[in-house]
Amino acid sequence: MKKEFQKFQGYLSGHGLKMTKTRELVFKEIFSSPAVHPNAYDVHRRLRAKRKDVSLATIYRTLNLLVKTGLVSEIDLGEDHSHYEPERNKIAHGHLICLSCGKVQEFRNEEIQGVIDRIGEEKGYTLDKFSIEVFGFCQKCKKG
Amino acid sequence: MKKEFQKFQGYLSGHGLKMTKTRELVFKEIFSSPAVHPNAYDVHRRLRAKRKDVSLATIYRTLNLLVKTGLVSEIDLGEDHSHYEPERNKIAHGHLICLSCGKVQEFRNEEIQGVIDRIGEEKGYTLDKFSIEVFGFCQKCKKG
DNA sequence: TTTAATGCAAACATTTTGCACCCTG
DNA sequence: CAGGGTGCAAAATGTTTGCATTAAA
Repeated sequence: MKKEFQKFQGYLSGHGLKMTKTRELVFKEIFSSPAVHPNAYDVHRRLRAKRKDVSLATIYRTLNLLVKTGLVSEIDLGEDHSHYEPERNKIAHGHLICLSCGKVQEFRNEEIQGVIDRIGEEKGYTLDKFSIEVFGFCQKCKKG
Repeated sequence: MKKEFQKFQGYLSGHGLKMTKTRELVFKEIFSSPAVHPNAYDVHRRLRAKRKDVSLATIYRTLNLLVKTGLVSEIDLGEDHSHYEPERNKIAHGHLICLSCGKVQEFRNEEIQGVIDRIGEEKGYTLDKFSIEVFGFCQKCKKG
């Protein structure tokens, strides 16, 4: 996470932008627990719980900035808003989403990365990123 | 497509709902060209071009209904609205999206289906469906 | 001290909903 | 002809933006 934060600082200074207390807070909210993948409102709520009042507008602005730097990725978990998580490029991972309780679990798989690389090659694409969302029912919900 | 339409009719009558001219039009708009994956507004525009005026509200209502029946799936192509396509369950397919021109191309791969089934088993999930979106730059855009 | 960052409220885009009227079964 | 379907306009959601003020470099 230290390396990513330095990369963020580098991006900002390289673009005439400034590092602020607020940007640091949002950055840390995303990077301190990668498996949380909060949405913008979650970040807002989590910060407020820590007595850090940051407006939703600024949270959106900062998240968009982090996405632009390539440090954060925006994911769609089947709801009507985006979620965010640190970009762990090179490590293929997807999300397993329970259609009943909404729980989101990550999975990792190297085979898929290989298959997708091959598909890109076949179709003549230079690949940038991919997302896999798998929907089903978790063990707990199957029983209930 | 005939089979799917019958399934739609069966769902409606089984739920005390009615088949209408409008529902048939929306259904056909989705099923007549599976690779179009239009959004709600596209469906509206395409119908209007055929002198069939159906309100956006009804299009949304019908698309949601078709998704509920399992006949249509809602996909996220990285824009800020949903797209729709016939559900071709059992046939794993993903979307290859060009980050420059926005072109969407489908791909099919059996290997991925196998890998995902295995992941579901490992984690104790009963899988329902999955979506794969791969982003990159198409051949044409790489040159330009 | 210059220029970017922030908060607020208004604007936007997409999708949903309440209600009066229309149509299917 | 009873109950669901539709269009319209208004509401609801999630996200972005203009502007006056604050703060980083």
